[in-house]
Amino acid sequence: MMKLAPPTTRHRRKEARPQELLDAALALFVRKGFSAARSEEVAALAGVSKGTLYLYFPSKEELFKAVVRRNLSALIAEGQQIADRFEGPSAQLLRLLMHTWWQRVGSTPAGGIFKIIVAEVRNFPELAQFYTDEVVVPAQRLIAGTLQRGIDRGEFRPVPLPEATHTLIAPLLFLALYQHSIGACAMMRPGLKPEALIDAQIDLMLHGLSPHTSTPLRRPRRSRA
Amino acid sequence: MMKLAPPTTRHRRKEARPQELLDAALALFVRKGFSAARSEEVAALAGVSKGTLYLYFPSKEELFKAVVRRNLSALIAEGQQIADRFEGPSAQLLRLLMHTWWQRVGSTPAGGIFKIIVAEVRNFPELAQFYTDEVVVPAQRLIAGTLQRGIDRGEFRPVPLPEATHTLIAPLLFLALYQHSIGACAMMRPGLKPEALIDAQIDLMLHGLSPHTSTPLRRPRRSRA
Amino acid sequence: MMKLAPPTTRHRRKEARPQELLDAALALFVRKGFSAARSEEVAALAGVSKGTLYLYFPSKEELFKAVVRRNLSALIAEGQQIADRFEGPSAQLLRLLMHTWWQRVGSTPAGGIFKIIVAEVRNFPELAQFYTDEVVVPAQRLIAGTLQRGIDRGEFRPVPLPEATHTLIAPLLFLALYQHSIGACAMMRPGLKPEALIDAQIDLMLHGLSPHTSTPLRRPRRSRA
Amino acid sequence: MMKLAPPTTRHRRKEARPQELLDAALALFVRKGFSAARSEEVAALAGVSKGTLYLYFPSKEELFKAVVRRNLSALIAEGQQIADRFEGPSAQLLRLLMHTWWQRVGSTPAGGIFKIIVAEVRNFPELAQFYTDEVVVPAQRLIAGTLQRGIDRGEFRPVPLPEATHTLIAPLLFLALYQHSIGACAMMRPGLKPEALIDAQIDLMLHGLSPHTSTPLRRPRRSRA
DNA sequence: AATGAATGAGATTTCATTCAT
DNA sequence: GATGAATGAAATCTCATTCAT
Repeated sequence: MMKLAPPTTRHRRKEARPQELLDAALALFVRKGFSAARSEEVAALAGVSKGTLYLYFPSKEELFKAVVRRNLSALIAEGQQIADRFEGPSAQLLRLLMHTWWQRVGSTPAGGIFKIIVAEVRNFPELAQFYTDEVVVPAQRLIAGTLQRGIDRGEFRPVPLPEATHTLIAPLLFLALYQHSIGACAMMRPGLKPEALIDAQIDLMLHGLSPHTSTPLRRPRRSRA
Repeated sequence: MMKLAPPTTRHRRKEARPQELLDAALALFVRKGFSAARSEEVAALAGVSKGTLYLYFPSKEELFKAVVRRNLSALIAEGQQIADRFEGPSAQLLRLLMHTWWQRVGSTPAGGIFKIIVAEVRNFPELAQFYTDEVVVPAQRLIAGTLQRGIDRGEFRPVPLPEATHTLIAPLLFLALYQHSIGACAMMRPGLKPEALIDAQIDLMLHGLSPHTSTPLRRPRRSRA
Repeated sequence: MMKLAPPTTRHRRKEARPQELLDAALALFVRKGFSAARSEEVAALAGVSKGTLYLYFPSKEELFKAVVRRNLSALIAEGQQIADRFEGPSAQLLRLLMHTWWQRVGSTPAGGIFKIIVAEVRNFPELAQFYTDEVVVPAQRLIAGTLQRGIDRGEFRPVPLPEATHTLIAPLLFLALYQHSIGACAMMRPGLKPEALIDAQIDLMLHGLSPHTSTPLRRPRRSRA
Repeated sequence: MMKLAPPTTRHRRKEARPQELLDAALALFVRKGFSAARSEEVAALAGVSKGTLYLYFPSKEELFKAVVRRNLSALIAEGQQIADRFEGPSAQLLRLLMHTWWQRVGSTPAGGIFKIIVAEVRNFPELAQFYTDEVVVPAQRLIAGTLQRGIDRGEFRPVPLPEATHTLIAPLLFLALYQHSIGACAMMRPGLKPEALIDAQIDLMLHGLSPHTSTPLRRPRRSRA
């Protein structure tokens, strides 16, 4: 009776365990990498013993996959929904998508997953397929679609889609990667403000380096003359 | 008897050993990561036995550091020299630097070093300092300097240097990273042609997405004709 | 609420628990051996949870001993009673004892106990004494007594008792052993019919391989000449 | 030069290692069973460390199979050769085969393999096939062939071959089993003398329990005198 | 009495490193 | 210098057992 009654300690913990373990695993995998992170450390970070971890995940590898699924799969649909509903200018949509991504992924522990993927994917072939299907393809579709939208609406020049997509995505992912690798090792200069980077990047992408005037600028230097 | 017989081969090999071991280690570390690469495999790939490896490097960890140092130190000076000597338009210099980097680093095994750095730097803190000093700072100085050159010469708009630098560097490094991680796991779409990516990126960076002119610019280089 | 509702089922089960657990343990120990059988499997097979098993038996080891004791103790007296009451020819008594044993033990799960004993007795020294006292000695007494009875009544030759007893018992026990080990692994030829084996064995034991005539047959071949 | 020169300590050990490990494994597997015997104990008994064991056998299971192969495969052909060359009476051949088996197998550590097989074969299905092919079938063929030989030569009655074969083999195997299980647990009565058992069994098998002659035959062999 | 989440000792297996040859 | 047999610390994973509910 009264399902709302406060669950017992034991039960509350039971239900929270998987998430606690996934959080601990994410933190440790990001910090040390998949193989350097010991199962027992993950368990300890989640406040349980070694054996308990294996009550919830059958192997370290499955734990890793669960971390990826849990932290990335949810995010895929979101971006697409934002794009589908958006009605304003394409440049603004690009900016929105990037800021959203940074807030939801890049600036969170989940941003470290890209580092793990990069570091370990060659040793886990099935993960490569999973990650490509679940993350790479949808993300590219989203950005490429937005570019196409801008082109169709006359907002963007007809740039080559795959290359432009890569050029747009790379700086953000690279920043996430950086922050969880070299950037995490103190002593660095303060580094870029991600939000500022995004804005600057959007500006650069929209208007280019060349100081265009009212006349078409084909070759920047000569056009001034 | 006859130990004196074929001195050339033996001596040549002896002197070449360290480099052969470093090459083998680089290849294996890039392919499998630091901890998954077994010392014995490295030795085997270099054509020596396990014990011999330890005659040249006191531990796997030191071998790893030597690999990184060895393969990055060469890269530093080159770019700066190219920039210092260059006299043409800044956009062309950017393009030259990027193509050169791709030919000399991105498309070679050394391109995999960035993956190793990203994967392991947090477990080897002293590498972080080394890498920052030897690679990150000079590279940023090089690109930022080129941007500044363009701005000074009136070729580029006065964009914020750090952000623009990042935006220029990221896609190339990211491509290198990608090719040594997910991109190495078959079954992917053919992928981008790096050379084409560089050109498209330069075009995008110079002119932006927005159609400032009356005629769209698809192939900047051709637009000269 | 309604905890009082179905008392019959609950009470019946409660009293039957130990036996259900012993049966489950017997089945699993016979199938997998003592260490390969997991406690939880035993409990599950008995329809209870892991914890409940430990309410009835303080450890897996004690459970094992209880299984052996429980399933062997019943077997002892029966055979002796049959023998004590029997009035016909000794050969017929032997046959009766063997068939009875096969029906009651050899062909039932209890037949697998011998396999467990053989496999584990060295790791459970106290079982050895128990098994010797409770099974080996009475069984040998029973068979040896029957042989003696036959000899006394002039039905059998005066053979050496210990050896003849062994020779009579071994084939049946061995068959039981076989059926729970190699014989359980499919792909075998259909195998012996136990009942037929018993009859053939009795015939062999009674009349021997030699084609005896009216004259004593000491060395078969030469005796023909 | 001088391949006959005494090998170095290191080398001598290297070559002897596999056999030393197999012997240690056999002893321990027989004593404790497969799963209760720890890999480290096996290594220690062979005078090496845990790791060394894995230099020679890729897993405990493979070690186990190697033990079985090594100790049983050699025995197969021998018996058949003895039978093929034998020219005397079939009863004597049976006796010879049995005594030989006892000397070469039953009374040696290899006799304990049957216990291991019985105990573990259900958990190693491929072992069942191997053992059936390599041991069971050839052994049955050997004994059945000898019986047939006796029947053909008029030395034996035409008994049913499968059952008689089983009846002949079982007591010996059972004795081996017994000695490595209950029989190994001290405090037992002295037990049967295997050699005497074999003789008594042969006598029993040849002449049966029934007194066909006017004079009882207690000791067939002595009856010649 | 019954449950099953949690524990942690212990087993197998790997591999960086050593060192006798 | 070169080798590769040997080592043993360490990692993953299992499972008998406990105990809060």
